[in-house]
Amino acid sequence: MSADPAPPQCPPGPQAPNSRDPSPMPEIYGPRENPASLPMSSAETPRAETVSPLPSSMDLLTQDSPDSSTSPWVKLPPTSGEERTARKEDATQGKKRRMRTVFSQTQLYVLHDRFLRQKYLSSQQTEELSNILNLSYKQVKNWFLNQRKKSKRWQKSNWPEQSNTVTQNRSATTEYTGFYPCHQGYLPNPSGNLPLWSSQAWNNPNWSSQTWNSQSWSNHSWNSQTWCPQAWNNQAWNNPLHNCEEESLQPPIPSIFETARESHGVLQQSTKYFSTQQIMDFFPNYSEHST
DNA sequence: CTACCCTTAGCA
DNA sequence: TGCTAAGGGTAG
Repeated sequence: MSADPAPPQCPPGPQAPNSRDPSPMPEIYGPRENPASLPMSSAETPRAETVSPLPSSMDLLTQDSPDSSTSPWVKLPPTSGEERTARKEDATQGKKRRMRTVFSQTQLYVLHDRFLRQKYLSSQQTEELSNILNLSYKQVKNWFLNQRKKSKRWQKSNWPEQSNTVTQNRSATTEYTGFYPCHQGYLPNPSGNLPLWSSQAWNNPNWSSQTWNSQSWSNHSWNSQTWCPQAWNNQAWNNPLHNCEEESLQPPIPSIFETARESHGVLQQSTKYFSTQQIMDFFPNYSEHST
């Protein structure tokens, strides 16, 4: 009825057995999630090695950042932020203490990358992604959910007038990119290569999502295409052809990044890129999706 | 059963 | 205080 981008219901497609979120019950704030709040998978995650496939450099990058503490990528001993939430929960035992996972920049990056290609994930895809990121199925699902909502909100606030027209198939030139600006320039890029923040970006604890969102968003465009679940599902991510040139590195970051630097003074210097190869070093399982 | 909406609540 | 992960309830 309203301006809703005629959402969702991306038919989960060939539903996977969904062995990931077997919890039939309302999840108790317990350790069942395997999320970043856990010492990181153990028995349940054969991908333990995937846990910290990140180059040491990156580990270092996150090491200092606040959220890195909760990052599953960095297997920190109990005392890190991971436990922070747990401790709180502990302190209020029996109480409904909500666990707030702080995703690592890396996780967010991958999530965003995926989100840009696909607004809706099937159960299986969600599961796969969760495996890659060492997050729970639910977390990934939630993230996409929240992200979609955020997108819609952004969308509305950006063109309230158009919002009641068919923003769906309209060539709305506005494209929501989450808050990872570099994606914008890369959206149409089929290579599958992921741009990488400048070292500062990765490193700088100040460079959080919040650094970006509100402000940078206003500069972004929203492509209606991004809102068609089916379209997305049939596109890039699921399209094998979309991964053809993975080895080629991308040209320097788009101008959007320049803007970013100016606006925030956070990013300076040369921007680096991961080749798919590199990404795969970080996320061995990532290849599954690009092939 | 799953996704969505609304809401709560943790953390910077 | 804002952002956003996640809980609860509901609809398909």
